[in-house]
Amino acid sequence: MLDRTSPVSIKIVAERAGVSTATVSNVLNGKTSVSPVFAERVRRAVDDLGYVTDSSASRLRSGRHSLAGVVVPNLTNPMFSAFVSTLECVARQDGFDLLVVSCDNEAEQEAERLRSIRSWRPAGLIVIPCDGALSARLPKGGHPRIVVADRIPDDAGFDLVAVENALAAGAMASHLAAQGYRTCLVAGSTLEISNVRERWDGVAAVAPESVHMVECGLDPAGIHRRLRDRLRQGPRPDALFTLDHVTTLIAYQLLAELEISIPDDMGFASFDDTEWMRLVTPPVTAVRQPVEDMAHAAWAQLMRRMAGGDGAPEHLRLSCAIEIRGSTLRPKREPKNAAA
Amino acid sequence: MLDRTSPVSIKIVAERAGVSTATVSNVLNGKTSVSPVFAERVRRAVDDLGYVTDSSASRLRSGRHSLAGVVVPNLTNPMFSAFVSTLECVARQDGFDLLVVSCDNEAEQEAERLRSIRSWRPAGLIVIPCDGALSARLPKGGHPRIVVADRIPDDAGFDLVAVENALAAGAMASHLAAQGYRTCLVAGSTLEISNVRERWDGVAAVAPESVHMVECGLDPAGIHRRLRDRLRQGPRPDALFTLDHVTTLIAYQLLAELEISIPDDMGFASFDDTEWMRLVTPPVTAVRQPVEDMAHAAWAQLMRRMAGGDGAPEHLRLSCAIEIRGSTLRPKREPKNAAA
DNA sequence: ACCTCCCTATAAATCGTTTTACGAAGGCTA
DNA sequence: TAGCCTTCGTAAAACGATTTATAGGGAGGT
Repeated sequence: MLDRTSPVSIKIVAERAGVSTATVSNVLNGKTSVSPVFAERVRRAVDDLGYVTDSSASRLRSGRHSLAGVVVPNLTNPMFSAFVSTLECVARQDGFDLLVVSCDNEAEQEAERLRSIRSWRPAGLIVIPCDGALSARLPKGGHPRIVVADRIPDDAGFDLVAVENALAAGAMASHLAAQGYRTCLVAGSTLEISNVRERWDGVAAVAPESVHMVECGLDPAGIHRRLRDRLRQGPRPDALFTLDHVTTLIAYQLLAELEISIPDDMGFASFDDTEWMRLVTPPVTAVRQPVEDMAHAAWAQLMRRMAGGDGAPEHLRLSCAIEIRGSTLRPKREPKNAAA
Repeated sequence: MLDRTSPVSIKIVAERAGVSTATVSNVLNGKTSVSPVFAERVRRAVDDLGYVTDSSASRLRSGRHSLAGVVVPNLTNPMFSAFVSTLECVARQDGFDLLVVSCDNEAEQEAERLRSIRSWRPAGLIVIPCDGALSARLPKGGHPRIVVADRIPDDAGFDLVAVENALAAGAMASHLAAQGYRTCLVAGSTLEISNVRERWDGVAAVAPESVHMVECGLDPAGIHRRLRDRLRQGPRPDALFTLDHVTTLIAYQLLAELEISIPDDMGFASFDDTEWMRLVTPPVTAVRQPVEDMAHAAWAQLMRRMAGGDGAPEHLRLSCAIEIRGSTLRPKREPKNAAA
């Protein structure tokens, strides 16, 4: 792809204004003082030509960056798109543009994305890693500045902003127990994702006996099949608690398909609160993660590092709210198939 | 922000491999042939140091770009995030990274975003403009390569990929009429957005007498208030057709709030199909836009231009599907308040 | 009148890369 | 052995910007 679209460089501007390129640079960056007459001439030339500084050339020489990178597992998950959206907004306020890539939840792609994003020499990276092995996908000696968000890498050497997964999941388990749900099936994509693992641990810590976990995988068809098989075989649990958004979506449809009514036949709760959960009947009880806060915190931490902050890695955990809605409000009467 | 993180340049690699920088470049880009011995030495040095080419320096010298820009009204709207997600995926296959910015539906921000994105000298831009005046926000002489998507700018000089708004909206109006809905209220954000305008025109063309339009604006609180006032005053329409996702969401909640039951008291249909519309009861009839196709087409067109395609601007319109669901299936009995 | 000092504009160096032009070395023919 | 062609590595220039060092010119002091 040859560039024929942007022939307007600082040299052209300088020529048109009848000054040197250094003077143009000084006018635009306000480093050295420039006489009002020259400054005005330069400004007019800039306006006339619609000139904007070439950021990469500028970075190359000055070493001052105005680009940051974001790596997320995917962009269609509303969790992640909200994260990116918030990030984009707050980064811009600090004068940064954002290079956004998604890795489709695949380690291999993540490695390649990280490589290609590093090639732009961003001032820093914010990464929601697709698994724990993030550090294996970075150059051995001296990473770029990185803040990890949402999912916990095996390597504790990164700055980290995540949520209190175990606490929130435990609280949800308590709520279910308090509502009289005795047997609870917990469904999530895979325990290899730290979030799912921590959430399951949180549930298991609260209710060690009556809960079971089913790992459904990442692709929709597989989730549907595994969950359906699990619900058909053996005694039906009193409640279903799904640990991530994709699983929640498919589980909800599956319950309708199997004509299991919520909350009469089965209680239903979800980690990750999205707007449709308020719209369905009954509305779905969910753990609401502070996604925006997470984005703010991650960016703030990255800015601190970029400003030269050099201390030990910081690990921040934000707490979640539990939105109790109709899907877990157990009817007073005993359910039809209790202890079946 | 000073760069202290990436001291590994091609010069360091050359030194370690005991060759010149030109040779390193030749090995990496495969332009000129390099002897196997030297090539291997270089590759080892590259691996050891974790070197990746500085894309901006490379672009600066070679004029070959591997960056494209995307400007969208916002990222939280699932329509737009799906668009960006698809685009990111397909652009990557052609070796491009994506600079993503959102303008919060504000013209002023759009102008600033366009400026800052141009500073990266992208090979091309894909823009969903927030209003019709896009060309006023670009430099007078010679734009960067741009493909406009989804919304129609006043200036017909852009390549364009959008959907058959009027046709689809008209088809929906016909469906409503066929179901026996006689009076229909049409609600959308504002007629200043071309999509809303075209959709409304499409409805009006089919059913010129019994339809009315209400413009609700862009902010949630305003939409809720205006729509509520409109529904309270005067005779209640048989059906409500909302023209964009935000309005749909708020309208749906409002109907529940006003205890208007769907489809008995009122039919309900939406432009923009999102996943929750299948999950609620009754499920919501909606026009499904081919967002992924739109992204594919926009990128393909941009690639064509980047490859030197120089013809007249191309305007492509994709057709939409209508997903008929329970919310517009009128019960056989006469509705309670017919012709009230 | 001369010297000094500040103010401001510019020439030139530089960032990391690609490319062009050159030159060295080796193999071939006559 | 001289001459020529091919192969392959390197020095140096260039891309568009910023920065450092330098120079010119006017003002002010003695």
